[in-house]
Amino acid sequence: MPLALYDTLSRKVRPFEPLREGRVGVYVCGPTVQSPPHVGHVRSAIVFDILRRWLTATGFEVDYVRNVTDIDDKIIANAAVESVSTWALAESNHRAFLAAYDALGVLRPTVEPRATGHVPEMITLMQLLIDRGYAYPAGGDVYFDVSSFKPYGTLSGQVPADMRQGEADDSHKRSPVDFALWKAAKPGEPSWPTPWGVGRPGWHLECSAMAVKYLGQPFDIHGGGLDLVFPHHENELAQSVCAGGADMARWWMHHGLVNIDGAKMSKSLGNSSVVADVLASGVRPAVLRYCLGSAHYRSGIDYTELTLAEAAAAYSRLETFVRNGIDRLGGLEAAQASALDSDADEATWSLFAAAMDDDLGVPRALAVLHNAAG
RNA sequence: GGCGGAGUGGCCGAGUGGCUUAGGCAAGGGCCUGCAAAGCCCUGUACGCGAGUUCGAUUCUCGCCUCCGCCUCCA
Repeated sequence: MPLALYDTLSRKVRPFEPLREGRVGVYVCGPTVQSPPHVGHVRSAIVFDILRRWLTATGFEVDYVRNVTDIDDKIIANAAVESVSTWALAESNHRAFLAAYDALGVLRPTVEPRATGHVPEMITLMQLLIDRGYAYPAGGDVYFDVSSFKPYGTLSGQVPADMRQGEADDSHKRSPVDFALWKAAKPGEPSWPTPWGVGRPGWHLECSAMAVKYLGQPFDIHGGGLDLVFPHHENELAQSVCAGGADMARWWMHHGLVNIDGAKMSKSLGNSSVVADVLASGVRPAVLRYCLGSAHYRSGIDYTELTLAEAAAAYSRLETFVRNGIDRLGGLEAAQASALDSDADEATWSLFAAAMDDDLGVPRALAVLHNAAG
């Protein structure tokens, strides 16, 4: 059975086929580096690390792009509070993210582009959208005209007319559902010159610009958290399709969120566990990875002491199995050499592979492993 | 109000129109062991509620209840 993956846009699991023979382009929305990573951020990285590793194991060459949003409202606000430059704040938080990823065995991306390094590409993209009638400058901002793109809302299922209207804002939007591609800079904010004034990137635009630059259009897989489906991915899709005249991505993959006490873990809700604190408290990195990676990627995880303890128990069982196997066979090399020799091991492998090929069925794959261990 | 997802045995968590009804944790029994630990073996019959379809539903359909996510920055 070939690899099949769930696609949010078509709302079904489809057999996976890359656009280019043997090569897969993946773009994952990385963090906004406004503060150090919490457990939820790192689940995202682990989920897509598993995807990437499985694609590689399947025999594909993977171009894996994960961006860094290093300029946005909160970074500006937090930097002001700490009296440091936005650059310094973003840099130190980005390092914290990399340290957490490294500790948890998340492979480094092929490319890790930063938003602030891609302003020229964004300007080109905006100009294209304006020229084609999909966007308009207003008061130093640039907005996307949602009414110009009929399919708007197909990814998330949100229909502009049915959307709850937010508070009236003081922006220059023609319609409340329009969104900013570019924001005029307030005094003292970091800014870049554009044909429409001095300003800074909107969140959605940067991903469209970087994805097309590194992976072309369309590319194979676009990933992110479930909370990014709307508005972020919906808006990216609109921008890229309108500017590029082609689909943006063939698969849109979204993972479930980490919950604490029944609510989403989130910096803004004040219920987040910072990864560095968790590891400092004595939780082994491998156990945290197991805890966050062993659930199916599309389901939510309740993150509790108990969840962590169970992960620790399950993980050490597997660990013991591996260690015993190595002992019995007289060393790692012997273990590797004979790993796939027997029929039993081949059967285990094919069950494992079948589980993984079915939309990354990690829970079933782990059950196969536990069975083999037992 | 709109869109989407979920409710499984003490707990976590897969899966399926019936057949041998994952896996883990915890629990009970046993093996092994000088004791203990570790390890190994065995046991445990569950699918939110109410209808419907069916020879048969936890699995499909409809309704209901509860919970979660998104509609505002968010992995």
